[in-house]
Amino acid sequence: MSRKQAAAFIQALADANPAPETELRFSDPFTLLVAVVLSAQATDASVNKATETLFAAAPDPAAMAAMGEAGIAVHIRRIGLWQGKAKNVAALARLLIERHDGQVPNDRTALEALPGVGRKTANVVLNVAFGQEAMAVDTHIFRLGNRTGLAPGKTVRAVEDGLVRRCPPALLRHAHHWLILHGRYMCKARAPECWRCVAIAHCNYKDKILDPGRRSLPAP
DNA sequence: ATCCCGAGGG
DNA sequence: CCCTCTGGAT
Repeated sequence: MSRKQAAAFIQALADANPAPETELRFSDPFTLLVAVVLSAQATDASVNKATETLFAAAPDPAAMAAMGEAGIAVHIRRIGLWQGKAKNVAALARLLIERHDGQVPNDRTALEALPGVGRKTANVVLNVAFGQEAMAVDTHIFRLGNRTGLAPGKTVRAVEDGLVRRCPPALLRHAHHWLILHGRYMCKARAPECWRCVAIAHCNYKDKILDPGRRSLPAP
């Protein structure tokens, strides 16, 4: 896929999605980081509910560290893997104070050294909170990148690099969010709904699936 | 039953 | 690369 085509693909997703302000529930690095850590293998709704009371009680690393593992657990008991996450978040808050003066670090090495923070979480924080050229690739984006030709690659790293290189800089900050939603709800693993895809005109997927009720793809 | 906007450990 | 951790939604 050409660079121009890739740009058009992502632009189509941008045009179809709400304003960035509405998709970012967490504006500061700390709450964003914790929310992403809690999101692992959990549904959005359950995480949103848990973070609402958690951040009301502890909006910053100092309060979170003071709250401790047991205190944090009270707020997140309804999301999966909550035991490990409570432990990680408590330690994470403590480490932010000990190592980084209570601030979320803006480099990959320091982020990934924090408990519960892997490559994907680090990339989200680097991109959204610090505006760096990083793209978070999960199973959805990996599949979408390869299937559509937007960012082919056998490894997560390759897909990450492809996206960073091909995404228009102005769209980089929110592109992974659009991509993951698109991959999750439209470009699905089993039954992609290509007939309602906003980017189908810029997609190289060879087996585009048409709505049984339609004879042709809609005009782009 | 299967999957989830993963990470850590073997 | 494999496995495990875990509750909720569909």
